[in-house]
Amino acid sequence: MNLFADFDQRIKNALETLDIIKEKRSEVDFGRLTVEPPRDQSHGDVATNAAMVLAKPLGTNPRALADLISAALRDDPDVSEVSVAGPGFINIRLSTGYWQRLLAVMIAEGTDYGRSKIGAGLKANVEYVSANPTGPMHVGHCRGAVVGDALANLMGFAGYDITKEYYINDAGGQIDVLARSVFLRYREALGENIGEIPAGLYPGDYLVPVGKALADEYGPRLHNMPEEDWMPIVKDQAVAAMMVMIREDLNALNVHHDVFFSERTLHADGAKLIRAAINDLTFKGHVYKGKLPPPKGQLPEDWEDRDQTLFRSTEVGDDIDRPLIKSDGSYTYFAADVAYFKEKYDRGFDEMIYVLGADHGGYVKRLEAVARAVSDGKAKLTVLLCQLVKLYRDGEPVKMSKRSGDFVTLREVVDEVGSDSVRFMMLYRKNSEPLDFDFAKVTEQSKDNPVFYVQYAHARCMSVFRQAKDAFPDLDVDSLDFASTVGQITDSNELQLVAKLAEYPRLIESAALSQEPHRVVFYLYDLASSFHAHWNKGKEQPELRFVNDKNRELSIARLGLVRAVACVLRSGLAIAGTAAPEEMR
RNA sequence: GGUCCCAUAGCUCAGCAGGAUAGAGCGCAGGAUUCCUAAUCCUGAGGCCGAUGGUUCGAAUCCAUCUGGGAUCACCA
Repeated sequence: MNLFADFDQRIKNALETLDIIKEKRSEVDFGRLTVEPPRDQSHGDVATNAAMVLAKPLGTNPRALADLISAALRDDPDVSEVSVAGPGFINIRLSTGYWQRLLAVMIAEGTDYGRSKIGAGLKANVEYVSANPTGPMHVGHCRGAVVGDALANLMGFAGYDITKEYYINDAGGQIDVLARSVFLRYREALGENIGEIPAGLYPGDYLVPVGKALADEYGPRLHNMPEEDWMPIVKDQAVAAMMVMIREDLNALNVHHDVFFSERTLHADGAKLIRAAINDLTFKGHVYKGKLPPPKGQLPEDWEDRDQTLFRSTEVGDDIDRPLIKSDGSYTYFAADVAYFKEKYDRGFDEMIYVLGADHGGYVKRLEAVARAVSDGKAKLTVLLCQLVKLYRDGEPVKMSKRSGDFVTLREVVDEVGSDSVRFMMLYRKNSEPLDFDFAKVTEQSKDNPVFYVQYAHARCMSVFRQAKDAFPDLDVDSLDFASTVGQITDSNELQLVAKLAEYPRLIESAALSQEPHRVVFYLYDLASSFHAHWNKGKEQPELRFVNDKNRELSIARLGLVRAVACVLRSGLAIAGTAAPEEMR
């Protein structure tokens, strides 16, 4: 039930009854007509630009047309007042009865209230995290993980058919490095003194148990093999071990993917899938052999001018053509990416979403080029870039250096502040905006901490129900007939709270369409704020309190309101992937 | 040099799919409150929406150029 969709229809129906419209029906288009909440609540509950948009094609002026439309709208029994303002806005005020019935619907729909079909079952693939399986996840992965996960939840709620996917970069040079690093740890486990870890290998202690496991399983056998023989064995074990670790980290952050897709799948069988993808592009005329111009600005010292197999991505929107095959004959990472996109497209996805860090901004155009070339422009590809996160501890920036291995892991952050706080704060900013994350602030138990503030609102709702049980011991709160009591909701503050809840379905749709999960979190904060404000009024005016042991029916009606608030909070918190606690301790 | 992102109150940021008098939190100023519906509350001041053009009935929002800040820029993944 979406109030604005409801009135969108009602206004269109009203328009159809007007003679001026009937006469020129074929010439007028309702496409630009909007129905939305007015900026200022004092204007009304629903506003439409209908008169301003339609005046011109109808050959009249907006104010005159607005008067005609208003007259038609006044016939609607749910409309209590219609006014024309400014250049021709039509402001509609709804009857109390309408709000009350709307509340009853919200309660009945529960946590499904706000669910939308706007995605129309479109198959969308959200790829996010995709951290290299060479070590534990570090804090830099946090934001993309949370944004991707919440976006997928949001789009799922808005009616898309969503697959959450993780691309395992388990091919290429870095995995060789990983395997060599593990092999060293294996030798160490066999009793050898390996000394300092040489530069160029991964020094982290997390590889020690992997080496030990190999020693336990194979004894000295690997040690006696040539590298080409032990390499595949060690690679498999190492990648598997890293992925176990990464999945544990993701679980700790409440991130759960549907599909883990291995890059090695693309390289299997003599790189069958990559070759197929390149052949496909070649067939479509997107591949040629040629030279790439050297990069503008400073020329790299080791620049080689040579023929390469190139993807003519400039013809599909890229700035420069991209190599598919390296000088040693192996495939570039980009070639695998082409194959991966094709694989997803062949799996039937209409839209691929990539959640990447801002440092991958330069990659966007070539991915879009891939989408155009592979799908002939039929598949949609969008990239969400997350700006960097800066960590602060008590106002001081936390220094990190990759080289020394001195980085903060995702796990450390989650263990210290909790996944709810991490997730909420990662969403409490537009993804295109850099983010400061202060350890002290996000764990603070006060209204200054938005995580706490929103969760506390939900806990308060639950607390109302506990109080209701004390006041009315015989009350079965799980089977109350709210619908017959909503007529008791007449206080203007209560009705405003209902109006706030009425914004939720529209918010879900616009957030999903614009792929901006942060909007949900901001809305939650707003809703929590309205709820807390109303609660506080109960201090000064006890008659406004939700539970009134002298008036059972009124209390039930208000419990209905509280339930509706709690459901929306729970629904939004679920999209964010954070808990809706029963109480705060 | 190319490309992408950003610029809104003193600070940190929202601003929904162009709409009316641009919002919140912190901070600041004033006031209330010791209550138990806990981890305060209410009110107020504060703005050239980076600049200039354009589209539009109407622009913080869309387009172009410029200024300032960040990211990135063959053969890595």
